[in-house]
Amino acid sequence: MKLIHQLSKETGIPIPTLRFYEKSGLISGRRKTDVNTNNYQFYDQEAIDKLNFIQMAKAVGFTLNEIKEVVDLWYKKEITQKAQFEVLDKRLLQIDEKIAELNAMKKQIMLCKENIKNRNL
Amino acid sequence: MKLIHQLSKETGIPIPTLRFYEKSGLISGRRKTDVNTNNYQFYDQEAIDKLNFIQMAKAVGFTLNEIKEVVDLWYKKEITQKAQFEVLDKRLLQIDEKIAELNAMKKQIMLCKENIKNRNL
DNA sequence: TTGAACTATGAAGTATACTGTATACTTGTG
DNA sequence: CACAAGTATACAGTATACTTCATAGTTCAA
Repeated sequence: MKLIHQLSKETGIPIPTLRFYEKSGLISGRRKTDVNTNNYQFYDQEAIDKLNFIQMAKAVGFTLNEIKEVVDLWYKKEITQKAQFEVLDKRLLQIDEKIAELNAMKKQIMLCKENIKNRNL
Repeated sequence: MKLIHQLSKETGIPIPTLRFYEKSGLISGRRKTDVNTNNYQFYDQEAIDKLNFIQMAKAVGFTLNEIKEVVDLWYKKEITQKAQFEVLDKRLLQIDEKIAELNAMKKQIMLCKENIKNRNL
């Protein structure tokens, strides 16, 4: 159970960004029920898992909305299995598309390097 | 040699976006020297190659600035070979990082599918 | 018990990447 | 030769994803 400062340190994500993610519904903390002098939110491993996923997904061009659809159903059961699989399979397809695009880019950049090498002989 | 309308049709990129890319220095057309009644810009295969690369790179989360650094040196020689390789090798590294992240996401999503399957037995 | 550090909230501001609107000129077809 | 369609330019507006600012309350170590 970590406070936001600790969560920020462990994930490398700035506190304002974490608050923004919380407001956007990507992560959520909860209050300690036995404390009522403050409104401090505590975060657990689930939040860290989600944030790691968010960082990866953002790095490869997924939007926060696309990411939200996935992390939303990680710990939820109120959705039919079919609906859950639909979202996940769609993302798996997108991932394969992105890998294909990255390989194409790689090829093109290596070709570019070849061209430069040859032209400077 | 295509006008912007044709370029848009062939790449699927809307005309205002193409103009935005041109203003941002990502692509460039040129006027027909023998015509001086208008300022119509014409685009060749180079523009299409660049736009295809831009579309791929954007889809995997590269910024326009990162993309510009690459396409800028495709047809330029005013930069030292070392500087060119620096940019290209940096991008190749980023590409491998992104592929690794995509594989990690894939693993996690497939694990998530397993969990859903088991819990709904 | 005081002050530095931490937390919460709301609202405004910023960067990136478009997207739309207005205006005006050019071209090709019937 | 009218006029629909295409082109250019400038500028305002929008969406996404933060980032900063202002304010105010809380906790904890010295």
